[in-house]
Amino acid sequence: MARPRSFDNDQVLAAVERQFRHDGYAGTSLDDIAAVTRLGRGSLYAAFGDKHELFLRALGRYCERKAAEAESKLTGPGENAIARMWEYLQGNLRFVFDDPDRLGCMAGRFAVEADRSDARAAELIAECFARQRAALRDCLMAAQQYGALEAEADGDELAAMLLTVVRGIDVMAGSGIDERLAEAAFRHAFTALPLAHRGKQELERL
Amino acid sequence: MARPRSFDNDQVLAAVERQFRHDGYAGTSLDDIAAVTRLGRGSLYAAFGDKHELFLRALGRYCERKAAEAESKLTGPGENAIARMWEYLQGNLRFVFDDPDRLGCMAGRFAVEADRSDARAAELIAECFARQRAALRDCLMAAQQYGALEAEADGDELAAMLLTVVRGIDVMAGSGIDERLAEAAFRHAFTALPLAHRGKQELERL
DNA sequence: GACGTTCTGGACTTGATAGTCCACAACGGC
DNA sequence: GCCGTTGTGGACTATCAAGTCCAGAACGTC
Repeated sequence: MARPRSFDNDQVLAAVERQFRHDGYAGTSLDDIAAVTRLGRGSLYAAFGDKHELFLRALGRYCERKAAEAESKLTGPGENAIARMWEYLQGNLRFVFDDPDRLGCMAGRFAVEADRSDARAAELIAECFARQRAALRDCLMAAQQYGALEAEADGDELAAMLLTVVRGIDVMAGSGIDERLAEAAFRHAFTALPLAHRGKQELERL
Repeated sequence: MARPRSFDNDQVLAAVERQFRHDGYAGTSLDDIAAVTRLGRGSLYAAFGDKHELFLRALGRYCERKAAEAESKLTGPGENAIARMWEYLQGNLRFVFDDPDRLGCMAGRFAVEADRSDARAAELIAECFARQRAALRDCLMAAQQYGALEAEADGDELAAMLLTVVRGIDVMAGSGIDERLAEAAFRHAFTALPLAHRGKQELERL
């Protein structure tokens, strides 16, 4: 009927996401985007709208992916809830330090950088963090139910603490902190969890 | 002999700092800077050089101020070292949350946002964080000496942990986290310090 | 294979921004 | 009060980026 798309939406958005994460919003021009996607401006505008729309699409895709990842990695039984959290949070560290450019979390970056008048970006980021916090809290409460976490522990607060540390590590990584020191910092923060008997046993096995 | 300066360097840099913190590097134009300083472009270029030089001057001024603040607030005897750290870190929280715009730490912002090719900015930021960490470590070791912190505790790692949490709170604040939750997150992270007997007593008095 | 429709990419327009330059202003010394 | 020197600020230029537009390309259909 008509000429078909020569590109895959998702591949294009992946390239756009990389670009925005690498150079920031103001730092990437449409020429940069055209270069990394190998598309012309006309195609980009027809398919995605203007630069800001493209940014929101890329950010939304990232946030959805990361929130879904948290939910899938953290959901499970109380028996290994502590181990799941440990693995998940360690995965976040590796996400930063295994990247040669140490770009860190895109949501974290634009939580700091995005224009405060950009309500749509702020909403995407806030929802991403909220889902990650909720997944951590649910995992903490599963651990609590099982007897791995003290009964008086506040899951919401501890979830916020863990997520905060991971966000902080992104920033410190950006300033060139030593990877081992960052891992030690995370390890210490994790020990702030008031583990009950079963939780301590679980942690020792890691 | 000649016409005197009509402005004070430090006041101008203070206004420039505010502007860069508010809108970021790419987000502020020279017209913005001219507006907030009430100076013409010619004066700005003659006094400070180009935009990037002006940015480095403002960032350097901020970093020096914050590093010196950490050193002055944290230096002291072991008897109240835990209390000093608590006050200092709480001050960092208030620095974020008492600001209606919640701009957060300038060094943290540009640790994330700055072009990685900007070696001079990276150096200023890294040195700022290094001095803050060193001040925290020295304070922890004073506490240790006094018997407020367990003898086996690693001051470098714990200092990195505390600083990381504070940087993370900046990011979370930018995403609109509730202030009380952020304070709770900080409180929990602080309890990760392996306090010895005297330290626990000291903390209870706060 | 001609046609209609959608896709494509580069040329073009418009606005903004960084940096330069210069005519003039404001002082102190003589 | 004139002069040399330095500060001042706006006009000017050159560059660059965002967004528009259109001529042609690539399909399916008949």
